[in-house]
Amino acid sequence: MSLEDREKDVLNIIIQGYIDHAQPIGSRYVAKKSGLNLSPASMRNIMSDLTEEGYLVQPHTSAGRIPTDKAFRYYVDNILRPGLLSREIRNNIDGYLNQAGLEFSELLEQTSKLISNQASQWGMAVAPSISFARWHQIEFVLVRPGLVTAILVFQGGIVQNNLIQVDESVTADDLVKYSNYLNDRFQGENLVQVKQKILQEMEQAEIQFNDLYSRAMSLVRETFDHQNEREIFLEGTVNILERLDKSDISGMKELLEFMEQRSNLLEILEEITNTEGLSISFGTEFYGPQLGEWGLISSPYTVKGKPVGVVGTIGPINMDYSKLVPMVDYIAKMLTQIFENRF
Amino acid sequence: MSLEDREKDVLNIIIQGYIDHAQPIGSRYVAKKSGLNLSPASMRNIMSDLTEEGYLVQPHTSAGRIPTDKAFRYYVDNILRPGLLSREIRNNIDGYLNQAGLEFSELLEQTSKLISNQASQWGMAVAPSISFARWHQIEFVLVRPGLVTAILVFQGGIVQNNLIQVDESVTADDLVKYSNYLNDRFQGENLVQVKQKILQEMEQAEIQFNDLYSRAMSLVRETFDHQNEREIFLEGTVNILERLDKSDISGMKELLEFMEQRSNLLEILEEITNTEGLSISFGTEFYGPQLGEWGLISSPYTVKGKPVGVVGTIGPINMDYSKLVPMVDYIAKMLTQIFENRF
DNA sequence: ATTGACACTCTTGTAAAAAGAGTGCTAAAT
DNA sequence: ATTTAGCACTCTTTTTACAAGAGTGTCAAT
Repeated sequence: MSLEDREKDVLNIIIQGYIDHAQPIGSRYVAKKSGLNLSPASMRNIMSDLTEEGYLVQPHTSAGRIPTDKAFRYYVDNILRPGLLSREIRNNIDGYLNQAGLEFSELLEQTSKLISNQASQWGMAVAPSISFARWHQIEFVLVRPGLVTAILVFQGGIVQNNLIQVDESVTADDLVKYSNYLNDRFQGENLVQVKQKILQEMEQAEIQFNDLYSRAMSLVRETFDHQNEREIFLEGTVNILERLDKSDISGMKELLEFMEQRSNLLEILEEITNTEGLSISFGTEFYGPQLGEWGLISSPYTVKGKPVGVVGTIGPINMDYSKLVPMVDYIAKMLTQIFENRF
Repeated sequence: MSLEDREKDVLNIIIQGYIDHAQPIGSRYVAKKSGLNLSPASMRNIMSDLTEEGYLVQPHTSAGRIPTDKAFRYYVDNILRPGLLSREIRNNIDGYLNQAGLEFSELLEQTSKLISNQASQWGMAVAPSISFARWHQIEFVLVRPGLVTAILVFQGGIVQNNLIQVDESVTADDLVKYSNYLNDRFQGENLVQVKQKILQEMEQAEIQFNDLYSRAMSLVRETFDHQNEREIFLEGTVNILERLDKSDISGMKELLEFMEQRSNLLEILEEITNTEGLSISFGTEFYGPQLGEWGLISSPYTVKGKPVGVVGTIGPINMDYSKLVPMVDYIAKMLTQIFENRF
């Protein structure tokens, strides 16, 4: 099922040409570009073979050929040799990331903007799931009788806060007790562990259900309930609009709709998070034929070797992979570095 | 400079027609719609006058006429009689707002989504400037030596937090002292007052510049520096894309670009915040001819009678004002109610 | 003051023709 | 056995021409 050398060359030229010109590629173009010194007629034969094998399609009889998903898959898996990032771009990235704030959601927002600018398409950054951050300290602040702000600070300085309605009888002193109690118990554990611990204890010993315990617990539970969503930063719709010919607005709408439903994206990205290193996927692969014309370059960033989040870029399937792949890769590595230093 | 009664009628019909059909309106259409029993030829005379006076334009000689900004301005100021909201829509809105979380940025995000859905165009909500919220309590959490999270809780439960780099020698005990000190001093004041107070004291008495004071102050200052931006929630790009004919994509791009630069929006909205009640403005008025085809309905919401934020909707200039105006108005009032209850 | 009638202008639609781009196939050349 | 020049063929794109349509402006008649 693998391709002959010549087929490979031709496919490469066609894909490259399609990336450059975003138009169907004809046999004459291929003949000129290739170093093979073959005539257009010969090229037509080869292209005919590639079409049969599902790597190319023709919009209509008398048009050139367009690479399919399969072709791009083959290209990124076997042909693509990512270029090197110019020092200039690297410096750009470094500078941009360094001047981003300490706040980590700010950092990720900046990152998605950075990517969208550099790539002139969508830039995307997914925050780590809070479930795996480690408990550092919880504080309760009594806003007014019956209303409490629960502030959970994780190691590394991530902060989550939630307003919680409580019984009016709860006093500031109570809250201090609660927080001391909880901080003692859960220091250094992540939310998954905390949850488990709570469930376990609830089962085994009803006797411990004193008032303090159950109240504190219910506060923590309330806090949990809001922490399920991961933040996704997505920037660059303008870039996309700018590049598009007015023709493919319809496909664009579908993609935007798809993206606005963050749950969709999350599903894909959860998968990618657990992939080793950079990956490239196409609309048909992760969604269906409606998104056939779109591609996604993404790479997880890690903390202590474990992938915790994803950065990436989404754009037309004929984007410039050789330029964008090393960029996404580099940015993911930089993020990893920053996160390693913080957590 | 005011219009004759008949001119007014005709203008109204044309604007209404343009809102309904989004197409140039011709004399025959006006003659049919008006109750005046005049012939198209007569209408043409009137329309000719209106054109001279700048209320109408023709895309080309043989097309109907399109209302100008000036016409819409006249319309919304003098002719428009906003309809009533149906009970159904009111219930929709109430339900939606009630199920939004307690967190106030969540509430505003929900609001912008609500508006964008109901209006099938952009929905927008601007959060109150944090500068006017009242200090309730500050907490410092030592994340690790040299890194502190400052958590500032305002009355009503708004929480702002910032990571701050400090000297490695600062201990958790120090932080407690700082926060006690600051909370004593600034309870109930808003950030503007706090800032003033700090500046004043710095001037008058160098003697008070003990270590505690200056350190605490520098923490607060760091905290301030990040609080200048107001949050803006903007939803519904998909809606807009869906409604547009492929023709006016270009104007669309400019608007999106304009909107992505939040500073632009803020400038406009600051102005609106201080306007009494609902207001309608057009692209040419707040930006320039490039945005001539867009309109903005907005209304501030208030706390204790003072406007603190804005909600609104942005869409084509020929949107259905009689439906959208009461909606925006109602939503602003609901928000006011919610905020009043909380602050 | 109003309007019917008509000429005029510009857009929209349709159809036919011409040009262009690229293919596939075949027969000849290597 | 490859390769390729040549040519017929197909489909799109562009051009041209023409007719239809929509709406205007104007003027003479009411």
